[in-house]
Amino acid sequence: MRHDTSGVQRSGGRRKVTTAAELEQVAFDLFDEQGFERTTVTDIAAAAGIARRTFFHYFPSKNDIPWGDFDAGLERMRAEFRALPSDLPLMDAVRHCLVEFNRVPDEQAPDHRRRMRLILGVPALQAHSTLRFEAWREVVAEYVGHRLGQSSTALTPQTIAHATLGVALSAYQHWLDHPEQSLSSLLDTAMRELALAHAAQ
Amino acid sequence: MRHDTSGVQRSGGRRKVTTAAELEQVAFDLFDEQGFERTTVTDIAAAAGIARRTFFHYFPSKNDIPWGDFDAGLERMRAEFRALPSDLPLMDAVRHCLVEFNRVPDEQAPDHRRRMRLILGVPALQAHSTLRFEAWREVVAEYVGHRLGQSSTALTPQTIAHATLGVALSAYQHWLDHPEQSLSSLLDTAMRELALAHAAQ
DNA sequence: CACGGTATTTGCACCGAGTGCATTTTTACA
DNA sequence: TGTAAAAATGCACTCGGTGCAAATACCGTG
Repeated sequence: MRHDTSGVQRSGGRRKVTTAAELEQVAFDLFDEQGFERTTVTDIAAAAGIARRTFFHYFPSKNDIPWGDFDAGLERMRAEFRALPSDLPLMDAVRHCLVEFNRVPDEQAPDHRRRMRLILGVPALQAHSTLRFEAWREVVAEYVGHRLGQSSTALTPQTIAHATLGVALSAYQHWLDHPEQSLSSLLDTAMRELALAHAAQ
Repeated sequence: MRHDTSGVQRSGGRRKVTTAAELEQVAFDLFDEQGFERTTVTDIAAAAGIARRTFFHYFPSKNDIPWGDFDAGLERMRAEFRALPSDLPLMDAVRHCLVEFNRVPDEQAPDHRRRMRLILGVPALQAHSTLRFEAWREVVAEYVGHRLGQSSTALTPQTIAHATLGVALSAYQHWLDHPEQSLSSLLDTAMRELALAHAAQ
């Protein structure tokens, strides 16, 4: 229940009382019961047995609760990009990493769905997601820039990054509305459909 | 200075004291002076000579100030889509309307730039923009769905709409960072670059 | 075992956005 | 002159979030 020891060694000082993951769990339960907006931070803190002020030592904002360890995911994606052969056509590479980044084991699928239903379904979270996805786009833009010999801030890398995020979002929305289809194939299909549309005369 | 008469006939009742456009002007001046986040709604109301509460009768939120009458723009874009010949290749049509929707007369360019620098530069506004752009995407998705004989909520229309918004955002960002290039050509170029990337082997 | 350094928790006061509601003010028109 | 409508206003309140200082719990050391 307690005791964190998450990598950081400590030679003194008070132990952390809880973890972000635990708070997330408590919060998700409340969100399921009464919805995101009707759940206050005070509610969450009370349910977790901590002070309201303490909550903000675990999450910078209520909007950040559903994001888990997103940064670790970004690092995974960077590694995925690095591992690709450099003669793979650019958009094939991007599509591949898009699919792999969003691959989750079957047993985690329900959790992932709930997380994403929140992020993409609650207006406040949908808005906030833009700020979190910026880092994601930057990972894509850096790879594309690298491949094209351009700065990641140049027009084409940025455009491809933005567009790819758009593809991902539409595939996710479709996945949330049609649970029977696999996320991976939706991402793959959406990416290919965009290419087809561009190719069509 | 007063007197609105914006289309709506009135058979009695108090006159509006100001307009959204006037409030926007007052607010923009304050944003220029002290920045968006350091400007409170109370500041804006005071500078405009109205009560704080009244501000919220003109704008649903502080975040909506820079959006002018975006809805009119959407209607314009819908009309633009309708006017296109149906044998124009789909993505040519989308690209055309993207460029036309964002065409502004030279004399309005500085204003437009300031508006967009706010919307895309201030985190709170960037986040909020996602909610406003949803309606924009829907206009694109409806056209694409119409062209493909699909529902606007189907995967491909949604994907193209999302991706096109992404293209627009990257072009805008580039325009803000490089004022010497024209927005129209950046939008056109970005759209074509995405197509090229997809076409490349 | 007491002590000192350290990290964490907590309480408190405060700010700003936004809302609900009742009241007041201003207007057109009969 | 009176009346109904529309708008402005004031007020109390909720909620997210922050700054700061004090309290608490833990570690290692003498």
